[in-house]
Amino acid sequence: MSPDNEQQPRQPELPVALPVAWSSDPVNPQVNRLFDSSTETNRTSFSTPSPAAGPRRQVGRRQLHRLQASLSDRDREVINLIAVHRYLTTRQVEAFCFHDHASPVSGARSARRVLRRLQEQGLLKPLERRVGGIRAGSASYVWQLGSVGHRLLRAGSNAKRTHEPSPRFLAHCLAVADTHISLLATERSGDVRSVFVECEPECWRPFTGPSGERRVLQPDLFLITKQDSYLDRWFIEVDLGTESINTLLRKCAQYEDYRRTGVEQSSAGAFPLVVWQLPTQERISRLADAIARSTTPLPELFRFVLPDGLAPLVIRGAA
DNA sequence: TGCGGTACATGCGTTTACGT
DNA sequence: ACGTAAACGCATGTACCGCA
Repeated sequence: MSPDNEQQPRQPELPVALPVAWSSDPVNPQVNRLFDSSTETNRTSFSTPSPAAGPRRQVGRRQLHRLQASLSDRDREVINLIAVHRYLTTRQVEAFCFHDHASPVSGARSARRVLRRLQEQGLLKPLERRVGGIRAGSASYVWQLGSVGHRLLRAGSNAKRTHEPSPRFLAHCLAVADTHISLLATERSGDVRSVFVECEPECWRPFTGPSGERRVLQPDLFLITKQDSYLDRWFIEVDLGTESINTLLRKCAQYEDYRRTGVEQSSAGAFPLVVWQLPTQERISRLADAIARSTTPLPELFRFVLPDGLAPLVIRGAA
């Protein structure tokens, strides 16, 4: 352990560089960067149509600008989170933005009300593939950006056409979001002093491969935690058991290739730990064995956890 | 006028107990 | 062992009130 004023890394290889912003921000600085922060309103004054009216069909440039100015900070946060994660369930939106209400029930109710309003404004739209009936059911809505939401984030350019994702892709997006939420929960609980989370594609790392080819390392999340006077940096990979072990091993080799470029070490002082979040202990053993048998990736580069093991690992630190 | 909060209703999926 | 129905859990809806 080192004195606080030195901000020294926990390991010799760990970095000293501070992130762009810490998560004293409600959720994620990356999220807020998506929006033009020139608007200051904190309350929504845009008149919402009746539920029967449905989403607005045509929104002109002026109307778009007015809509943007009318959004509260929390509205922007919801929209940006859904943009960053691509898909979020109502429950996840609740966990991100409506966690500080008087009761969980009130938070849930408020979340549904806000999501409904943003849907009516065309900013969000729920996926059609929803388990349950028209009125209620056993699964949350899954939300994605609506056409107006896409235009808003792309500074008025044409809306991106959305389509139903494959169940596998959707499950992965939602699992990554769950991981993000669990990491923020460790900060809210006080177990970690500060958590900075970077999502795709901000956390991607373009690099030049061993043969000079252009490659991109694509972690699911990049994380910096601050504990006492130490900074720990982590790449997070979320696996749902849908990929072959060979595919995971190739990804591990890619981390090793990226590590050998030295880019991360020169910019931040050390290479982050790579954490594989895997669904079963059996799969952890298989991947760990495969890495141990392989000659390419350094085994000490990786940690393996079950879904409920990530937060304890982050709290313990990378040492 | 919009938001926050509460109470209660609704309807679907899942679980469990029971009869065959 | 299997099929069925009731009980339960859950997410969401409506309605209403108070507050800023």
